[in-house]
Amino acid sequence: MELVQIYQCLCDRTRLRILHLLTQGPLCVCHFQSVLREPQVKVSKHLAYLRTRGLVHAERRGNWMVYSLPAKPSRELAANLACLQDCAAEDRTFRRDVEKLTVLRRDLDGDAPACCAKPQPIKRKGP
Amino acid sequence: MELVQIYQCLCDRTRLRILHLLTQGPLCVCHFQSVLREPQVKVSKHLAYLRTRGLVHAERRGNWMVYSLPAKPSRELAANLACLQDCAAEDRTFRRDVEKLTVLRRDLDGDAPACCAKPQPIKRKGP
DNA sequence: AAAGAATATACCGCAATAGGTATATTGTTA
DNA sequence: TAACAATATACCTATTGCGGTATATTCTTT
Repeated sequence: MELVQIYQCLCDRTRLRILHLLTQGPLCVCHFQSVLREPQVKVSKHLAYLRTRGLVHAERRGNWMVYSLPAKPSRELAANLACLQDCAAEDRTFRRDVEKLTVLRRDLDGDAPACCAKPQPIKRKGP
Repeated sequence: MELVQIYQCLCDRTRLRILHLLTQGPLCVCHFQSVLREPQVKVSKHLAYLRTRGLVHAERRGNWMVYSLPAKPSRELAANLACLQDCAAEDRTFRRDVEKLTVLRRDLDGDAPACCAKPQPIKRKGP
């Protein structure tokens, strides 16, 4: 994998946030949606971008797609992910992303099959 | 300086090579030209790209422009430059660039005012 | 002042990218 | 099998980036 390609993957805010979240462990698309507060299409396309370039790995789990960092990242990728984590540690957005993720996970504890679905408030039809 | 902007600067091969060379010390445009073997315009434009984003610093020296890394790089920039050096250490192109630079400097030893001009072979008009 | 050297910029065309809307795909559930 | 849920893709548009040619700028030297 070319070093430049790694940087090309890193040069977008959304992708940076995605990769940073992934350093916390595997996540499915809806996780990104709710943490980043970005539309599904946007998230999905950035994930595709990263996937086609080998920066992330995708695996289907029923209806959900679970994304993760490669099991054995190249030296270059590993180095840059470490660097990213280092830089992100002092950045508001990145830190808040992780916090949101933590909360999300706590709320979903045990709700595995529902993935991101928060305990649904009662739904009613419109008036 | 935004982290993303740093990555945007890093996501081009030529700029990567430029930055990597600069970790060896300040250089003027003609140095880059002859080490990278790229046309003046190309080098100059990439340097401008880096300069307007604060990744490099430029200073005039007579006819020459001397480029260097900022004296006090931000945490993020420092981290990424270190990472780049680390990655470059195992890459052919980057290593050869440094070798070329070393040779160039040896050849020019003492030729300060002429900057990059190699000891000119005798020039003749066409046949 | 004029010529020349080193470097920068303007402008152009093309390819790549980001984001949006609409729609397709794939698996699950009733 | 039909409806639904999660995700992906096609298509469109606007912007950006890269490389090239031609030209401008800024110093130096004569």
